Amino acid sequence: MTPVQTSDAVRDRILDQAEILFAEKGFQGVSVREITRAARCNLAAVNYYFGGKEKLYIEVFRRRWIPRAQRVRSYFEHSLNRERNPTPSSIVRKLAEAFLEGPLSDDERVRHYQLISRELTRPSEAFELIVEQVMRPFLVNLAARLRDGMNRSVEPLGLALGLLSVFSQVMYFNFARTVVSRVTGRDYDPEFRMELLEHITQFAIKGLNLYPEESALCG
Amino acid sequence: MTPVQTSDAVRDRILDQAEILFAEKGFQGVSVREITRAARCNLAAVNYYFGGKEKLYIEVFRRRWIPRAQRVRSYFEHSLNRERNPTPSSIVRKLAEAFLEGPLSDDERVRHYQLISRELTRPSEAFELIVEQVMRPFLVNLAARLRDGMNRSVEPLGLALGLLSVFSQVMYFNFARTVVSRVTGRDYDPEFRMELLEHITQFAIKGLNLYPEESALCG
DNA sequence: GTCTATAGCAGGATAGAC
DNA sequence: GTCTATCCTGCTATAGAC
Repeated sequence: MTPVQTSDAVRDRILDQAEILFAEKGFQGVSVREITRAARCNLAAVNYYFGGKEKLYIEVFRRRWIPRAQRVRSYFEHSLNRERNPTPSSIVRKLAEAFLEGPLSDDERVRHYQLISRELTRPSEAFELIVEQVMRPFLVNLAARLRDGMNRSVEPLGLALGLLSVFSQVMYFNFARTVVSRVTGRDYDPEFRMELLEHITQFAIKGLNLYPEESALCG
Repeated sequence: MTPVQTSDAVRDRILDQAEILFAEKGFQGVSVREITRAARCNLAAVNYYFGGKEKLYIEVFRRRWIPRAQRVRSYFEHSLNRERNPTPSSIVRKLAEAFLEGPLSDDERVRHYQLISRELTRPSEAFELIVEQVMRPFLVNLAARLRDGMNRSVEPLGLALGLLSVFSQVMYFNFARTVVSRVTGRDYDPEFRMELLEHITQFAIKGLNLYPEESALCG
């Protein structure tokens, strides 16, 4: 009944299709014509609703990417809150689970990391938004959680670099799937994704010096 | 004297400038006009020498990127051959050194990883070239070297994933410099680059289960 | 709000003089 | 080999009908 709903449907279709196409081909690789064709609406709609191609791109991050990143973070926080006394290594495990399985479909996840990898290679206006609203708060919170659970004192830089290393792998194994498949000879089927999750978790736990049980023996 | 030399000079200037611009802005983000302006030559030269923008892009990888990757690999091999009995952990250390310091200038290194990160996000014709001529042979050789030095038997998939994890960090800490700087509050000055090298080396050695001396105590 | 039509410009590629 | 001039296509953005 309300005309607002109809207009929002067009707006949303444009955002959806724009995100898919920007992720796949990059900002410069997509034309407004292509987006509006995919969204089954008129060429002029992008200008009407968003004020231009560039503003649409920013809006894709504001309305789609950032909310999704927050869904992943919520998933992570909730799965942590179900534990009474999360150890650093169980935190890292749940982190990898949230990023590599978590609440996203596999297609969504690929889009998500393709978009951010482009943004990291060549930051745009959206980058500022992402760092301040998503990355920094998440990293600060995560570092605090990990520090609390670690008995010895940790230097902040080492911890920050360790967490960036974890993210680098999560990103890489999603946006560089082609090379991973070529080199390992494996498809991204559910089984391989499970093995990847286990690999990244173990690699990160060891790399971060968070040995779950062996450390008691060696320490 | 020979006219060939002059023509090669133009050819080379185009390749140089094209690489810089493609790395910075991506294939679609650069125009032939921009490239020829930067190379101080005529607009038609790209078509004359390379047969079009797309073929120029491939040629940048063939004549610039791949030879540079091979320089890095040679540097790595030579530094390894200076050791009599390289242990797995010293192999990883020298690997990280080759990639993060090695024979490249810092500008070259940034270009190198920007180009490959674009190619991984959206593979083009150049990707096949890179996988077959650079990545696969290097990884196969590296895996063999590491296996030889490890006493226990290693599963091939785990080793391949571990090496990809190392590459993911090398790439990330180069192409995503902006976010690394923002999150750590550090510039990419020589001191920070040294700390990064140490971090990646340690992270990888531990992640790959290659404890240099402590393992003897725990094993 | 949604559409068509088009302005206005930049892109890659090429023909042909020199 | 190198240049100028130009073709033609495709782009973003907008004006104005409905």
